[in-house]
Amino acid sequence: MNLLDRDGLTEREFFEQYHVGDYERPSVAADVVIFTVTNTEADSYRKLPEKELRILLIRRGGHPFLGSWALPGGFVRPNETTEQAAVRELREETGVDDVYLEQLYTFSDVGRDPRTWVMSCSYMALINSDQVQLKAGDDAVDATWFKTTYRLLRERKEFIEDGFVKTMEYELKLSSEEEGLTTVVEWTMTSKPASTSTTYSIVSNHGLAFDHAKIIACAIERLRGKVNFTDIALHLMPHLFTLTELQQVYEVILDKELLKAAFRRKVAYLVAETDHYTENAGHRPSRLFRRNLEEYR
Amino acid sequence: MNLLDRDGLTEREFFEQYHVGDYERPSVAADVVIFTVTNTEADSYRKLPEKELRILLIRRGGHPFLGSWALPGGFVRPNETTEQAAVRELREETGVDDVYLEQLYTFSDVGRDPRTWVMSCSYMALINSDQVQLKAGDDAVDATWFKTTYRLLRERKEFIEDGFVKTMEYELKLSSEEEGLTTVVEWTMTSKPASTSTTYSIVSNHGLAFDHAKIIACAIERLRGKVNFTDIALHLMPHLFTLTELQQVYEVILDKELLKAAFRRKVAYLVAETDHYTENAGHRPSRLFRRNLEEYR
DNA sequence: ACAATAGTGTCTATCAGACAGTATATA
DNA sequence: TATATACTGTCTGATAGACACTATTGT
Repeated sequence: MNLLDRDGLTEREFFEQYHVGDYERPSVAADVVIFTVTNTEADSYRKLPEKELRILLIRRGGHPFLGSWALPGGFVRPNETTEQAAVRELREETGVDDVYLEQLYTFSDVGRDPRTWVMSCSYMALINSDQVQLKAGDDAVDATWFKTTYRLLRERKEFIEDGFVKTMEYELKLSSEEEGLTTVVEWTMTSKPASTSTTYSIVSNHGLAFDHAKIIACAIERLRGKVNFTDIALHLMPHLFTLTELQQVYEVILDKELLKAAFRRKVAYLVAETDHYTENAGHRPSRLFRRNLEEYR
Repeated sequence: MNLLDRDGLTEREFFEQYHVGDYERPSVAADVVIFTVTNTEADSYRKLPEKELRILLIRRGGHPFLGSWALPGGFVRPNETTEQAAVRELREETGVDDVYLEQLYTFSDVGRDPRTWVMSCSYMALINSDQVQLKAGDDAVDATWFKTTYRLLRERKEFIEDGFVKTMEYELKLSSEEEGLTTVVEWTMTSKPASTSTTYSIVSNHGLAFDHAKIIACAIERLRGKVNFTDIALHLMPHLFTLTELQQVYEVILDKELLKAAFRRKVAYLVAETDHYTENAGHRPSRLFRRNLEEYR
C-alpha cells in the first residue's frame, strides 16, 4: 500500500521528512516498591517468630529531599521499557532478578519533582526472604528495609447536592532499626450520578521524598486487593514454608487475624505438600509446603 | 534546615545551578478507551432491543498508520497530568465531561511508535447512552463507534523445567456499520517458583494503529474484572433504567448469560428504585431504577 | 386470549466463619 | 509432663445457581 497523506506523502517520504518536534517532553522514572517479609526474633525457644512486611528505601544523598528516604528508582532510558528500567533498579539495589514484578500506576502530578517535569511509572516487586539475605551489606548506597504498617485512621462520608464525597485517611508507618517515618495519605472519592473520581493526596509527611508515600500506599492497596484472589503472596515465601508461616504473611499484609481452619481450606489449592517437616521447634513439627505450579481448579 | 549535599550546596543553591540535562526524553501520550452501550433495533414492537458494547475509534488522517483506526489520544503537555490530558481528549472527541475515568496501564514497548520514543499512558472512560447522542455529527474528525467483542480463542499450558507457561489467545472484533476489524492478542504467563511474569503481544492485527489492540484488550479485561465487584457498570447506564437493561449490560460486558433472580439479588444494593415505569412496551411495564448514591453495605 | 417480559419464591450445593477437639515434638 | 504449636472435624449461616411460578401490560 502506498497511501498518501494530506501533504501527498507516502509513509516512506513521511519518515524521511519527519523530525522530532522540539516541544517539551517529560522525564519518566521507574520507581519500585520492593516488598519482602522478615522474621522478628523469637521470644523463647518455643514461640514462633512473628512476620513483618518490609519495604526497601534509599536515603537520598543529593538535593532535593537530601537526607529523606526514597524508593529505589531511576530514569527510563531510550531503547528500554519502563519494566526493564524497573528490573534494572531492582537488580542494582538488591542483586535479585527472578521476582514478581507488576506495574502499579503512573504518577504525573505537576510539580511532583521540584527540579523538572518528571513522571513516575511505579512498580511493585515481591521478593522472598531466601533471596533477600544475599545483598545485605550494600555498596556505598544507604539502603534500609523499613517495617511497614498501613492502617485506616478516619473515614468520612459527606452528602453533596447529587452525590457524595467519601474520604479515607490512612496512616503509613515505616520503621527501621534507627528511624521511624509516619505519613498520612488521604483518598477522596467523589461520586455523582454519571461519574466517580478518586484522588490521592498526602496529608502529612515526614522523611519520605517526593510523592513516594502515595506510591507506597498504592502498592499496599494493590497487594491487599490481590492477596485474596491470587497466589501473589506466595512470591514472598521461601521455597519451603509451613502453612502457619503463610498465614502469618497473609495476616501481616491484610493487617487482620485469620482463622486457621478456614485459611487452610482457602489456600489448599495454591500449595503442594512435601515430605519435609520443621525440626527442633519445641513442639509438634510442621509439614513444609511449596508453591503449587501444577494444575489447579 | 539547610542541609548541604556532596558538593556543599544548600537546596536553594542546588536549584540555582540545576539545569535540565539534555539526555533523551520520551513523549508521553494519553490514550483513552471510551466505552458506551447502545441498543440494536428491536425486532418487533414487543421484543426488547439488545445491548452492544461500543468503543470510539478515530481514523488516522496522517502517517504512520494512515487510514487505520486509533484510540482518541494526544500528547501530555507540561503543566497538566496524564489524567487531565485524557479528560481533554475525551471532551474534544465526545463533548462529554462528567464521566467515569480510570487509568489502566502505561505502555512503553520500544518501537511501539515508529516515529520516535513515545509511551502511552492509557485510560478507560465509561459514558452513558444519554450523553453519547450529543456529539454524533462531529467536526472534520472521522470518529466512529465500533461494536466490540472479546473472546477467548485458545488456551494452552506447557510445563517447563520448574514451572509452566500459560498462553491465552483472545480475539478482539470491532465492527462499525461500514467496517470490521479483527485482531488476536496473546497473553503469556510464565510462572516459576520465585516469579510470575505476564506479557501481552499482538498475534495478528488488521486496521488498528500502533499497539492499540493491546490497550483495548487491557481495558476490556479491567472492565470485566471490576464489573462483579464494583458499581462500575452503572456508569454506562442512563439516569433511569430497568433491571433487565442493567442485566443486559452486565451480559454484554462479560459475554455471558446471567440468571435473572441471582442477578437481581446481587445488584439490589447498587440501585435505588424510583416510582417510574416503562410504558407502551407491549408487555408488563418495568420499574425504573437509578444508581444508588446513599449508604449501602 | 396471547405474546412477551417483569418480578418473586424456594430448594440446593457450596463455602466461609466459628470453635472445639485431637495430635505430637522438645526441654 | 507441660508447653506450644499442628492439624482436623463439624455446626451454622450466608450466598450463588437453578428453576419454577405468578403478575401485568398492549394488541
